[in-house]
Amino acid sequence: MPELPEVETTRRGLLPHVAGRSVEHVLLRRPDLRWPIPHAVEDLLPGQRIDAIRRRAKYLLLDTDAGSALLHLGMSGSLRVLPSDTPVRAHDHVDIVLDYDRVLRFNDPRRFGCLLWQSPGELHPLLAGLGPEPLSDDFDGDLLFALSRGRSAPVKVFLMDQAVVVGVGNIYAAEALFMAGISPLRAAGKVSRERYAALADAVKAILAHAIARGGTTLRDFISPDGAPGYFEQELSVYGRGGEPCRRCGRPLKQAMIGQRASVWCGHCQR
DNA sequence: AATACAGCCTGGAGGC
DNA sequence: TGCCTCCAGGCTGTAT
Repeated sequence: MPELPEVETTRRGLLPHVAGRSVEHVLLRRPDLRWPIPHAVEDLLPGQRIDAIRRRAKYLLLDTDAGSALLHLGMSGSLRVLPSDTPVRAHDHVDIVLDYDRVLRFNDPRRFGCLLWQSPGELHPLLAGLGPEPLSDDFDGDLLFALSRGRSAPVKVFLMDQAVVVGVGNIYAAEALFMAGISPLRAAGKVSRERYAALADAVKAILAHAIARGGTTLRDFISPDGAPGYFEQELSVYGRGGEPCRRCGRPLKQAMIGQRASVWCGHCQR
């Protein structure tokens, strides 16, 4: 599932094939993903040159003079640059046909993703109110400490709040808390400044590592079956409930926290 | 303001 | 083998 590292990997993979190219036309096979695709995408994008591809949180923006296409991959979406005559497969919902023999194709079986439009000079409502990028200097332990005072929600829920910091999904929240030795159940407001410093460092280290791993498959991006490849990275806790902790050997605990499956070590994480 | 949680959607896993 | 239920996931909208 696309977390921030995979979205960033997608951005880097698309860049050399899409940036500087123009859109010939847009083909919507399915007009509704999570939300209806606005007419602006079909009406305004054709003829425009894609000047840049940006990422904000887990959103991708294709910038043109007329505005920006705003994409989210949801949990099952993928974007590929393919030869224009590539046969359509199930769940290929949108084609952005480029001005050479390539098409940018959006596939999303579960349709949790979206394709929206942001006019020049505007900030789309979905992007307003987002917290800082986790890999930027704006994100650190002091920020987590300040925002968490007085909050009783579990620290894992707090860390996954996109108003606090963006891009930390269920997998990386679990992994970062393990690395920092913090129980996911602990009230956010009860975690010390020192431990938040360790947590912020863990988030940065894990995301940076995952992006580096995703980068190894960039060259496959144009091939029809080139799959993003950081899945095989070794996870310490996610998906390992009941299995031995890699640090102390005790069985890992598993429970639902904030409606999300959560795994942690009751001994190493306090 | 903070918290809780249903709902969106589909495919895969597991039970029978 | 097929049918059923459950689960996964990010994020929004509504209720408390």
